[in-house]
This record gives sequence, C-alpha cells and structure tokens, in this order.
Amino acid sequence: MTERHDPTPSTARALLRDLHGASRQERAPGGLLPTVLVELGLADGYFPFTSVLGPLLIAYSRVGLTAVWRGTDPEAFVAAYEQRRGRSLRALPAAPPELDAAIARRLRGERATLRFDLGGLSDFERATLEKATEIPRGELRPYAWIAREIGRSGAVRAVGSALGRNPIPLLIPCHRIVRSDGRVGDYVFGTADKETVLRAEGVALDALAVEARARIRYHASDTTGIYCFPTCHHARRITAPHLVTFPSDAAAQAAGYRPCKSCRPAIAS
DNA sequence: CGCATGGCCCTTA
DNA sequence: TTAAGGGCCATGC
Repeated sequence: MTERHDPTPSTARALLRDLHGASRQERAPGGLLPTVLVELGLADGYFPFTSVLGPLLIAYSRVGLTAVWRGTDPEAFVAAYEQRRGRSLRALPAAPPELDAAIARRLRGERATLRFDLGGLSDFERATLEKATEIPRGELRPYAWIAREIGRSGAVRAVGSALGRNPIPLLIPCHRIVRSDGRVGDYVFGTADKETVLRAEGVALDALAVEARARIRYHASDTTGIYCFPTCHHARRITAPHLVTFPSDAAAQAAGYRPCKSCRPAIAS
C-alpha cells in the first residue's frame, strides 16, 4: 500500500478542507463528510434504502456500487463487508441525491447510469453478473442462456453458483434468471422473495407456471416467423390468433422459425 | 408429466 | 494440490 492511497488522517482532513470547504460540514451533524471520504476513495460508504423486499443497506465505493445488504442491522453488514472487501465502510445518513435517484429509476425499469464496482470477483463472476444486468425489467432468462451468452455453454451450474454470490442483488437483477424448465429456481434471499420481486416487476408467474407444466418454452408469431422467450417484450405483443408455442428451440427451428434477435433464445442456424 | 440421476464447470477449504 | 459441492440441465422412466 502506498502513501498515495493511504494518506494519514491529518493529510486527509487537509485535503477535505481544500476540496469542498469541509471544515464547515465537519461540524454539521449528519453532514457530508463521509460522502467526501468516499469520493476521495478513503473509505466506502453505505446508506439505507427501501425496496419491495423492505429495508436495505446499499454500499458503494468511488468506483461504483459494491453491495446490497438485506435488513437494517449495520453491525453485521459492516463486519461482513470489511472482512470481504478489506476496506473501511462508513455510514451515510442518506444516499447522494443523484445516486438515490439513479437507483430508484433503475428499479422502476427506466434508464439510469449505475456503475458497479465488481473488483475482487473472478472474470467468470464478473461476466455472469454483467450479463445479468442486460435482462430488462419484466423479462426472464434461463441460467443456460447466461452461460451461452458469456461463451461458457457448459458452465450452467457454475453460473448458478456465481449468481448465488451476487454481492449486489436487486440492482444486479440475478432474480431474473430462472430454470430452463420454467421453475423459478433458487435465490440469495430464497425462492419466495424471488417471486415477490418478479411479480412486482410485472412478471406473470402464474401464467408461466401453467405453460411450464404444458412444456411450453417459447412463443412465436406465425406472421414474423420469429420465436422468443415468453417474457420477451416482442413476444408479449403477439396477438392470440398468431401465437404459436414450442417446447424446444429445435422444434421451433424445424418448423421454420428463427430466434428473436432481442431475447436470443438460441443461436440462429 | 413428475422425479431421479449423472454430468458439467467454477470456487473454496 | 485436490476434492467436494452448488440458485442447473437433459435424459430416462
């Protein structure tokens, strides 16, 4: 560790005063000092946030969001966090306003720039989590889809393991990855919470369960000749008279249909 | 059609 | 270094 990355406290305070006139804020209760500490990279910060799963604690570094913790107990969170990341974690009274707004927008399914700090994870874990962020709100993809998309078709099970270690659940939407047979599958916070989040995102889980039992895996349109995952936003626009369903991509392609370029249910042959 | 089983790949102890 | 086990999958009754 170099001095540049680990300045003495007195040096840090001097920096803060110079940068943001923090001497005034230092005295204000619940002031901005911890926020500035994070901006300087001297510590990571966390703040409370309310979600569909109840209260969360969300942490971030200068690079981006680092962790989402379920619950309100800061002791356990800080201990686990500092143990795992080896960095000091400071409480903030609230999120920086832009960050708070961006998180809220993202959770509503709107566009928002959110940076993630996935440092400390393996290349495989990073690839898995980054791919998960591409799945739009309201849509689902199988574990095997993630594996294929990141170029590791055989690593389906390892994808599940990596998602199970997702340090930033909800914001990195690992809940949108389900089993190929239509079952919802497991989740960091348990299957019940996965279903809660997905319903809140507008996923018709009951209808999908009915289809799963009927072995329906894909929806297609006989006017376009394209097949999709049932939750694909294109598939949801298919009108009843033109809806065709398939149990496998082999069956769909044998019938002359090609995979959707948006949800990519298979490689085009 | 529901369930069990072997197989696969990555991480960790 | 190695082996065990995990948010899975395809197959075979």
